[in-house]
Amino acid sequence: MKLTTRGRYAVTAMLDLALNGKQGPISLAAISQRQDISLSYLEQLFAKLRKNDLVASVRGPGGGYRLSRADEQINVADIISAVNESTDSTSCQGKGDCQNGEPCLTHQLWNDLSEQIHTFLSGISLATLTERREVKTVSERQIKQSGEDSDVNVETLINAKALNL
Amino acid sequence: MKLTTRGRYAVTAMLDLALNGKQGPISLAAISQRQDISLSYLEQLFAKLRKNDLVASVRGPGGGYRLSRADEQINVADIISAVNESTDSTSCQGKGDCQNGEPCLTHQLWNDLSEQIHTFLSGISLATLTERREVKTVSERQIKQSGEDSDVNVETLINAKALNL
DNA sequence: TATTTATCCGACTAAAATAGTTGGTTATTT
DNA sequence: AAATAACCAACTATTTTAGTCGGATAAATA
Repeated sequence: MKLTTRGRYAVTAMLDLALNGKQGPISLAAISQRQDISLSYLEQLFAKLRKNDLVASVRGPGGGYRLSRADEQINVADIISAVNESTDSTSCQGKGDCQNGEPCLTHQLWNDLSEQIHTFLSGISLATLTERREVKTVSERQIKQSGEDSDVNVETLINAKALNL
Repeated sequence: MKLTTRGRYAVTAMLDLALNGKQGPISLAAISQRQDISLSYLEQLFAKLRKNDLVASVRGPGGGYRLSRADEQINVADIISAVNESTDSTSCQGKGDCQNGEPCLTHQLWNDLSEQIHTFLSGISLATLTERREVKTVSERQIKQSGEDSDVNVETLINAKALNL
């Protein structure tokens, strides 16, 4: 389980899809603009996401990508694993490549940890994250409405509308 | 919170210290041999670990490094943060660098996730990991002792001895 | 049917991070 | 005095990340 900006891009893009794609497919161009990720890089990431059946594509005008399953059925570990495929083979992983046995011990410890992180991230779905944000936005709005400077409030409401919250 | 092979090296080295350093300081040369990490790279990592007060050094012959605190007081998040210092500034992190507001939303979602991972890793100490392994080793030994091929058993016992388990 | 839109695809490139090398110095023990 | 091992900085090779370029293909629409 590797956790880099690459995975972050993928999760961000998938969150964008989860938030904006409820009425139909979303083009990568739109995600590119909103999230400030280059179109071609998104193409590369979505090729992997598609191969791993996390998104489905619709070609032609009005086309784009949609989640292949519901919010709740796609977790963060899935997404990160998908875009990181092919880049691991961390020397001896649980097998027997070590000479004196001792390396295997700490390697095993790392693998345990890695597994724990994977399990942890498997428990966080796109729905988890979007709902979390929804609650926060609503509560912020409620706080703001009970009298503060309304500048930020307006922005929050615009965001909420644009994201179908 | 970034999770790469760099952090893995650091955690592995610290686990080696936790397992082997109970009687005195351990040289980087020893860790280098056991964990198959280049000495100079270890030096770089330990410079950061030392700056973050996770290890203390003893110079001269018989010297080396020891944990600056007990097993239980050093967690995985500490270690990974220490060696990854200076390499982040993930565009807009919770502040207000975004133009249209929408990027901020998913960025915030990612930050939430990152925070969750950090909290999770903060809960895993070196002691947690070594105990986990200790339990496993013991249980494996017990299973093996109730009659199996003794080859693996002997190896397990050698490892256990070398690691002060 | 021609045009536009957008996925799909591969090869290439720039920049950054990772990992390791080299060649020292300093402190400490024996 | 010699040996050990931390400390340190600058340099290099490799890999990964991120992005570019130039297309081809599929589908909607005018």
